[in-house]
Amino acid sequence: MLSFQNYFLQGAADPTFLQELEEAITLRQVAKGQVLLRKGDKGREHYFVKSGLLRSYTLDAKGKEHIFMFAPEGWLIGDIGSFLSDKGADLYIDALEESEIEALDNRLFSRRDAFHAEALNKSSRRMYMMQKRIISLMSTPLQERYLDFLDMYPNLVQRVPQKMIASYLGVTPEALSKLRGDLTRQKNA
Amino acid sequence: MLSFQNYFLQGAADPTFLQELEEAITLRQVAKGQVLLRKGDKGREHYFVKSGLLRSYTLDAKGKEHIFMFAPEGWLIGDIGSFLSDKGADLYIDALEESEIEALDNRLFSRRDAFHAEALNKSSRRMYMMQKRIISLMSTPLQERYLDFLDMYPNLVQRVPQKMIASYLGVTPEALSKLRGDLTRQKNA
DNA sequence: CGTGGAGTTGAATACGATCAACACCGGTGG
DNA sequence: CCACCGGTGTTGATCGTATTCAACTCCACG
Repeated sequence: MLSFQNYFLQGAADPTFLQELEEAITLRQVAKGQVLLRKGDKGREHYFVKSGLLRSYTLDAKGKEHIFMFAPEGWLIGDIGSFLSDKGADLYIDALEESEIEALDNRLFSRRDAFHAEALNKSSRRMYMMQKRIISLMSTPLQERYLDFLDMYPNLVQRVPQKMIASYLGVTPEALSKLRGDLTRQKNA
Repeated sequence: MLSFQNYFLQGAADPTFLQELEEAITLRQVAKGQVLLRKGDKGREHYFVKSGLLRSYTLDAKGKEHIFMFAPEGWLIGDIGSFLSDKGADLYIDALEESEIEALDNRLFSRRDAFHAEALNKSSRRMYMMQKRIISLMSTPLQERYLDFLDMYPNLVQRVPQKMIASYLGVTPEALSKLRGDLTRQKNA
C-alpha cells in the first residue's frame, strides 16, 4: 500500500482505480542534498514525502536562497511552474535529510476523471495555505511570522538549520538570530 | 450565454452540463463600494467579473489594508478560506467600480464530475500565480515588484488609486510615491 | 466656492540588511 | 587523541530602505 493513497483517497476506491494510481507512482530513496528539480526543468512530478524532509526554494538576482516551503513526512511538494509554465520550474527542490518519497506523475490527473475530484480538493487546500502565506508576508511582522512557523511546522526547528528558517521567513539569518535573542530575553525579564 | 462558461469551458459541452452550470450561476450588479464578502463569512461563491473591478484584502492588527488581489474584467475572485476554513473567510471582497459579476456556487464542483477537470486546471493556474506572488514578495525589491505589477495588470494604474497599489505591493503609499518619483527622474536624466 | 481625500515631499525614526569579528561545535586527518 | 577546519549561529557597528508623522498641493465633488 502506497502512503500517497492514504493521503489522496478519502474513502474506498475500486481496484482498477487503485492500480492506476499505483502505476503513476514510483518509490524513490533520495540522499541528503540530492536535487530533485532544478529551475527551468520541465517536470511532471509531485513528491509525497514518506520519511525525511524536502524543501523547495528560489535563487534571487543576487544568488540568495529563498525557501518556498518545507515538506516533512506526510507532505506533498512540487513546483507548479514545472508543468504549467513554458519557462519550466521556478523552484529548486532538494532533500534536507535522507528521504523516502513517492514520485507522482501529474499526467495521472489529466487521464482519469475519478482523480479530479480529490485532486481538486487537495489543490484547494494547498491554495489556501499559499493564500495565508501571502497575507502573512504582507501584513505580519517578523516576530509573529516566526511564532506562526513554530506552530505550523512543529519540531522542524530542531531539524532545520536556522538560516533556512530565516530564508523561509524572508529575512537574513542574522535578523532571525537577533529576534530569538530578544524573545528569550523577553521571557527571562 | 454566460461569460463564465467561456472562461471555464475549453471546448463544447453537452446541454445538461451547460444547464447545470447555468443554474449554479447568478448574475449580479454591484455598486461601487459594495461589499461581497467579509472576514469570517462562510461563503460558497466565487465571483467572475464581467465588467468593472473587484478586489480582495485583509486588515492587519493595526487596521491597515493589505490588498490580496485585483480582479478586473475576465478575472475570477474568491476567498478559499470562506469555504475551507472553520473560521470563515480571511479576506474582504468589495467592488472598486460598479461591476457586473457572475456569482458561482462552489457546490457545483462537488456535485458534478464533469466540472472537476476544468476546475482543477483553473485551480492550478491560480495556484501558480500565488506561487509567483510569494516568491516575488520574498525575493524581489519593490521597484521590480511595481514594474511587474504594471505588466501583469496593464491599465489598472489608471483605474485604481495609487494607495491601493501600494497596499498590493506591500508598502505604504508614501513609499510608492517616492519610488515613482525616482523612476520618472531616472527617465529624464 | 469649500472641504476632504489623494498624492507628494521632507524630516525623523525604526527595522532589517550588510559587513565583520568571534564563539562554538562536529567532523576529519595527522 | 588532538589540532585543525568549515559551517553555523551570535553579536555589534553601520548603512539603507521603508515607515511614520507632518505639512502642503491639487482636484473632484458636494
